[in-house]
Amino acid sequence: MRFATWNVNSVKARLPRLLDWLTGTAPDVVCLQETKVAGDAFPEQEVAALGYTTAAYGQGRWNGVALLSKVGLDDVRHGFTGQPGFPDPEARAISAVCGGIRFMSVYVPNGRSPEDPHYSYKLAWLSALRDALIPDLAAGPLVVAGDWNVAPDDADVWDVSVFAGSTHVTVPERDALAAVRGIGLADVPARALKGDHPYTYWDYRAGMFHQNKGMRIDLVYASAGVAAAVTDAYVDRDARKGKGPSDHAPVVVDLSGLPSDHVG
DNA sequence: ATGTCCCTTCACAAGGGA
Repeated sequence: MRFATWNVNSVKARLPRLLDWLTGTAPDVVCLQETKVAGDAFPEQEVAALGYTTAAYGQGRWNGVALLSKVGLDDVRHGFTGQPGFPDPEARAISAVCGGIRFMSVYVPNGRSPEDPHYSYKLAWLSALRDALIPDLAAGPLVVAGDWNVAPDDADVWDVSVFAGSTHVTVPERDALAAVRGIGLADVPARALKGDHPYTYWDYRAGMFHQNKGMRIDLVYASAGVAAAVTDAYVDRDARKGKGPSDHAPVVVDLSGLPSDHVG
């Protein structure tokens, strides 16, 4: 099985590139973030023509997550138990069982700045996610993938000194992310296709991509059996090149056979 | 570290968010 996660920064604006990428990469399951469309406005027919079933959870202008699958899409859930709002619920998580694995696509709140109410919202959101994942992990193989808006380590940004006083690198954010892993999820490290840094996001501004001033914030967390079945994982930086890219690159993961924690 | 992109609206320009 091949699966992927990608923050597309508007599925409407990215549709031609998304369809090309699906055709060329041929993942079985895709976790999408920042689709920026209401659920019923997702281009389901276009991806169905490539063999994908869609589950989309959107709210229009902002946020929006979706799952695409060629291997089934069962027990779809929008959001998670205890998910905080800002103040209302936001379309930031969707999960379903595909090919015997529960996949959750997550778009973690940005936080804006450590003094902003959005930052405490981000921490509360991650804490509630951790709690909600415990029963999902007990139920069987699990993949939680998406845009976490946290760089787990100093090496995950091009220059940590630039981020002094900023979100994405603070201790509470990193602790909240570590707490999610702490329930028994493993980080699936993705290799870079070029250079030493598997960054997944580069700001559109100031030629950041071409200077490789990026961040590793799109992460794949997996249950032990899924992690043990990984044969390869890479950041597809080629998808960040050229005209009209998203500011994020996809992360692609290959699995050999069924995960050893497969049940049923 | 602020050089872009995307979305929306008291819409054809400006603001918000990332």
